[in-house]
Amino acid sequence: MIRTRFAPSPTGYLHIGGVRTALFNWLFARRYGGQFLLRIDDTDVGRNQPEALQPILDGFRWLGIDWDEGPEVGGPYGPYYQSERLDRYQAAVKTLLEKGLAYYDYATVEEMKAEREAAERAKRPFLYSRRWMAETPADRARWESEGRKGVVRLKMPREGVCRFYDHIRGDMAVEWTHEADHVIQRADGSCLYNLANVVDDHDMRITHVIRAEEHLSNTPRQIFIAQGLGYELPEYAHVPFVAEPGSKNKLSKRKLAQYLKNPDFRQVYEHGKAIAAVLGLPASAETFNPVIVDFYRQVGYLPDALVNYLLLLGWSLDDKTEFFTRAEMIRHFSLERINKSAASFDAKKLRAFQERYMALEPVERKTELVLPFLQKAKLIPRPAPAEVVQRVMAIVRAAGERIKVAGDILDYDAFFVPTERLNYDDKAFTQHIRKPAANALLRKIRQRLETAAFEAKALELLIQEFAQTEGVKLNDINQPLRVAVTGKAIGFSTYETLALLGREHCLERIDRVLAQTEGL
RNA sequence: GGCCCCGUCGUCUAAUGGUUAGGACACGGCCCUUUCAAGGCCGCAACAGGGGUUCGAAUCCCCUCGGGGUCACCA
Repeated sequence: MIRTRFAPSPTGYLHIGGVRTALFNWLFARRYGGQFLLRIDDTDVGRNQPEALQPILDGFRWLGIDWDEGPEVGGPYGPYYQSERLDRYQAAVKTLLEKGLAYYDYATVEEMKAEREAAERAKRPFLYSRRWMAETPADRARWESEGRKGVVRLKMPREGVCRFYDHIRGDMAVEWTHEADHVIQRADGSCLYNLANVVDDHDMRITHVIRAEEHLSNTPRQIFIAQGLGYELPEYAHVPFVAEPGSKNKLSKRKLAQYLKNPDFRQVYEHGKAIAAVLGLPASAETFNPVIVDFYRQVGYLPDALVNYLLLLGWSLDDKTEFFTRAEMIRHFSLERINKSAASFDAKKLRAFQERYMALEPVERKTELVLPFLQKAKLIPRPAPAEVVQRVMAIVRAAGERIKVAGDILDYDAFFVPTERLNYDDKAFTQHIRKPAANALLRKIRQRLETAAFEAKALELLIQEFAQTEGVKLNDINQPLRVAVTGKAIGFSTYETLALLGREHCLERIDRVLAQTEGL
């Protein structure tokens, strides 16, 4: 039975890079009918609060990445919070101590630092002198009586080579002497990541450790611990991290300002921000950031689009397949086809996937996706009455592929606000309405609309005929009309717009702009 | 700096000794068109460099250069 895991720290948000690693773990487990679990890496602090975990769990659920064991679902190998597993770690430390694979050490932080710096000055690799390694209980007692605090360090081999196989990197070999005597237990008895991780992976029967490349250099010391504890080693696969737009640095949520210099990244961000502004969502970099998964949920992306994009960020099936259903991803996923080098995050390409996915959704589904956005913007009531849903569906149908993310429905607010609250885009107004010719044409077409049938096809014929008799281009009448009734120079078909709005609203709005441009 | 990893169009990638180095996103042009999208067609654009091995190298070997990760009582 294949078992993989993802071990997030409860930081309050789900990072794009983390999610991709989790996705690879999930796919690999599902591919072989195995299990995927979530374990919470909260060894570090007491400040871990449930509210910092919730967004992460919500994010996974939204993406459809489910876990067989872990928070909220339990499982036979719990607890799944490292903060609740201290006894296991301490037992492991005891074993390592007994086997002579670890030792109590009484060096102060300053003393260690001094040794490190001395080595640096001498331009030789740092290797701890083990000056304060307690070899006997008497040593411990003596140093403790001096007021020193003892930590437990790994007693790493100082000769030989650590060899292991990595499913992505191939055969690895690292000299043991390059591994420092890392601390595994603090003076207060709490334990550190490298130890906890190994113990948990073993206790939870993890067979394949698929994690970010930055952990590659932790692997020898973890192997040392695992072997010391008599564990069977898991298989390893170190996936390259997700890099910044246009660079090879690791993607970080703290560098939003820098990424915004990238035009593609900026465009995606600004688009989302405009939607957030209408919804009144807070837009701090902490929560509203294209590096964070929740950004896409808030703006109305489809989880399948995000997952598909992430899948292809560092993995590919062949030279042509771009679109994968979940079932297809699961069927085809393999560690061997993960790339070795870091892949830059390209928000624009993610958006392209989103557009393709959205275009595939039937109108009914798009309508469902869009309703909550209209409700959050207080443009329609919650719950929405049937006739409102029908109306929204008609608008969604008319908008077609212009709705690229669910939040784009907010571009069509003109259909939901009363005439007096309709906002006119300044530029559109100046260009298409505030002109004597436009005023005259609007006045004339208004008359025709009074008696016209408000149906798209009929309106199209009417306006075409009107333009011809007036001797003007279709554009000369369509644009003023569109701006008059929607406030914007862009949108779907003018004829459909008028029809959907209805005679009453259209006349009202035309009257409003006529009044404003009187006497030009 | 030590150790480790990586290096094909701007970006994501295909190619596993023999291809005019393919596709996608982005970008540019044209067409379509009542605006805006969408769509159609065309185009721009890469094997980091140098040595080998070989009849033949993006692919194998070596060196150089470049980029990144890691060197915590963080995870």
